[in-house]
Amino acid sequence: MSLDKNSQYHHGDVPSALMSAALVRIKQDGVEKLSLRALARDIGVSQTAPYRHFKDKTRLLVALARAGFAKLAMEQQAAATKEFDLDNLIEVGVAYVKFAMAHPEQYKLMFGSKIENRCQHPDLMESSMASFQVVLNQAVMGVESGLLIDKDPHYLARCCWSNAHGIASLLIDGFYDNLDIEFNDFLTQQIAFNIRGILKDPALIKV
Amino acid sequence: MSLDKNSQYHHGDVPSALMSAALVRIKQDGVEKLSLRALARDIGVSQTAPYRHFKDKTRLLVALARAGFAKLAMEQQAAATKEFDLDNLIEVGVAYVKFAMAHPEQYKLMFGSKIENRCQHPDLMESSMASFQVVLNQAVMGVESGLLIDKDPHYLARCCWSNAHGIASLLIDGFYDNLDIEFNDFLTQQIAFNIRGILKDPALIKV
DNA sequence: TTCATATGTTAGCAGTGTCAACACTAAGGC
DNA sequence: GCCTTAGTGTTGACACTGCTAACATATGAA
Repeated sequence: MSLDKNSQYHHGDVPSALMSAALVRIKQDGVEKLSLRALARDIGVSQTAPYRHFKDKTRLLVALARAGFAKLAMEQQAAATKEFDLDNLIEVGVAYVKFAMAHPEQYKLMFGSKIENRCQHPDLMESSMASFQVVLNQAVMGVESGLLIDKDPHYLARCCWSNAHGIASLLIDGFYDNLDIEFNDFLTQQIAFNIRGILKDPALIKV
Repeated sequence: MSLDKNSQYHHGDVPSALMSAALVRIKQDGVEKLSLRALARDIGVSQTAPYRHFKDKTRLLVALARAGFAKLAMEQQAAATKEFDLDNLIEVGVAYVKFAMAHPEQYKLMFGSKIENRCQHPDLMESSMASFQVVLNQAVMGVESGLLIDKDPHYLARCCWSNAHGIASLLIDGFYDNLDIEFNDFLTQQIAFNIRGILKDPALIKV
């Protein structure tokens, strides 16, 4: 597996080189303009070389999305405390939206429909579920602790997810460009509103 | 302005023919695959004829999105009662999501980033604000009525909007494909959770 | 009738995703 | 050492795209 430095014919690691180059490209020009040929040029291989490693363009996008979901799940996990805590639940939501804002183009890839028919990519679905699982765990603990309303945690987790995703999407797509409130305050407030709705005792969150 | 039926040279109304054809196309194949050339073929004109009426492809997309926003605002307006009512507020949210489900591809066009840099299209921004205005009005009335918490109605309207948009997006993009609950129940429940969070007296909504 | 304008056309450029055919290289068994 | 084989890279080509320039026709007002 040793690589001859003088050999120009074999690149070495086209797949990860493509992924890195793609992340740079989408950050610069957006996901819509991503082109396999340009990527191949970036990493210095012929325009068809990528097809040796990804069946088609969609497969590369799926790989990028999966990496994004993994990163998101990690960051959410890192933000979450082991025992249920109301303020922490808000922080997990904030972490979610901040991830989206930090990697908007990758986020679009993960959730948008640039990858059509995501159901046909079970690996992708699995990756996205990993991220949802973090929220679901919080919801389970929340119900057990008696702080959240007594409902199937799936419903509560979906409530949090929908809300965070809605905020993230609208932010990314420029619908919240002219906020008359400091960004962090806005974020915390909006997520607090949402969580207040699934509290057994809404008075626990001051709004 | 009379149209000679025998004249084949002049189509008659290329812009609206393009729009109609585009709506059919995106419903069939999705917004990603929309092509100006295919559209031109559909309506029986040369592939450059559309450029006489739309500066570029983006302008056509903007027109489609604007039409969508107008339709959405109308449907929301139709769902809203004149005086503030809690149940009705939920119904407005349901109407929002149902619109998205009925016209998923147009909805993607309206909110996704297929139209890049929407800030550069003031007319588009204006159309989208018209839709937000309906929710904002409800929020204003809600605060005045004393039922909603005493906050800037903009914050409350954004809370509703984010939530509805999040639900709609996740539904459209297939993240809620395997619900273990009847769809209408799901929708009403999720929106009720959200609105409960901005109620002065959350007990008013049974969950 | 004349003529500017709106609307249509053809031809062509540069770019894309993808495929088939061919070329080189690395690794392992003889 | 050789030969085979699979993996990886290449060139060339096809069909498609958005878009422009140059040219053609129809319409409506002067």
